[in-house]
Amino acid sequence: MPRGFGKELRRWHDRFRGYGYRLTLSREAILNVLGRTSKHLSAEEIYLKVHKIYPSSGLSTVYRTLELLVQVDLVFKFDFGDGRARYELIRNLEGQDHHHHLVCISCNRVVDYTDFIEDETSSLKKTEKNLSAKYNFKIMKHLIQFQGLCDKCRGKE
Amino acid sequence: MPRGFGKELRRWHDRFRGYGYRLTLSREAILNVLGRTSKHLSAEEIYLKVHKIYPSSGLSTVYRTLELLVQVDLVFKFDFGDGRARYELIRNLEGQDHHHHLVCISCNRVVDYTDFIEDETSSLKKTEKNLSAKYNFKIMKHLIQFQGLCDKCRGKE
DNA sequence: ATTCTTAATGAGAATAGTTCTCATTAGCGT
DNA sequence: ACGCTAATGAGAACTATTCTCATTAAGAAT
Repeated sequence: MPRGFGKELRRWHDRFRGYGYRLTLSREAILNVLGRTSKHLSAEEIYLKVHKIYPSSGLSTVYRTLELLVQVDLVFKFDFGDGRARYELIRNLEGQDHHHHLVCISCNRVVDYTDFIEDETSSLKKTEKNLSAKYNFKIMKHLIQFQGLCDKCRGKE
Repeated sequence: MPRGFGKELRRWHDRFRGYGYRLTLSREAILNVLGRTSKHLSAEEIYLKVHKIYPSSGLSTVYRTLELLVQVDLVFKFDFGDGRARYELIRNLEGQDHHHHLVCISCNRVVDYTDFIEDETSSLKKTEKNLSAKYNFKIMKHLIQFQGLCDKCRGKE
């Protein structure tokens, strides 16, 4: 288990309680699973892992909990175009591990990158401000993704 | 019917034939429907409209054709997070009507914006180059979307 | 024009991810 | 320990999309 995990768990617990939600064993198991991977797991993948830690947990609870976690900004939900949603714990709200994705349209591999983010972010901030003013939108998040052919696939076709 | 539509149809026809595909009545009807709207229609919405023009057309053909159109870069496919894919004709490959989207997470309304694109694009180009070099990815497209609360929804909650 | 080849089609069945239902369980305030 | 009620698990239900397969029609050849 990663270092400082207990502290993280406490943070999650507080977040949950703050919204009036209960921290159940299932939810704890789900947070544990999300906390110990850096992959972009699908709901079913999460379910299978959770099931090993806490076998009485069901798939619907996993879906319900993930939705909840997305609501309270503890988890990101992504669509990489392979027909199932992917979930990723937000470890650090200050943006230290803020990253975007590079998706291979051939093999569906996803690469996280944190490089070059500063440039993007500053440009995005400006655009967000402009858009917000012009369209009277309260912008809450952005979604950036590059798609193409990865290392291994670019040779094949 | 929009001005210059026949010319557009010819362009699509040529594109199709160039790939060795046949231009059938169903496909033509689908292109017509996509050509006369600026909305982001779902497959079923397209099917319903196509059905009025050419009633013998079926839903599976609509799906198959849309997939094909995406393959040959005549149509964009988007996911705005409401559980169904959205399709949009690419009118102009030179990027004159290139736009990004602003999605309301409350009512799912989508606003297209073409403003501020220049800024974004130049920043993106740089990032693409960097990423391409570092990860050996052949980057083919980018996906940018801002999410938040629209005009009407930001007051409600 | 007519014929021929085979890509494309329509209808509906099948699939798969996600959501819903409802009787039962378990957080947590008291 | 008790009680209230949010949360749960099992599986049914739902829904967007894909697949199957016998039939049709696009476009090349004649």
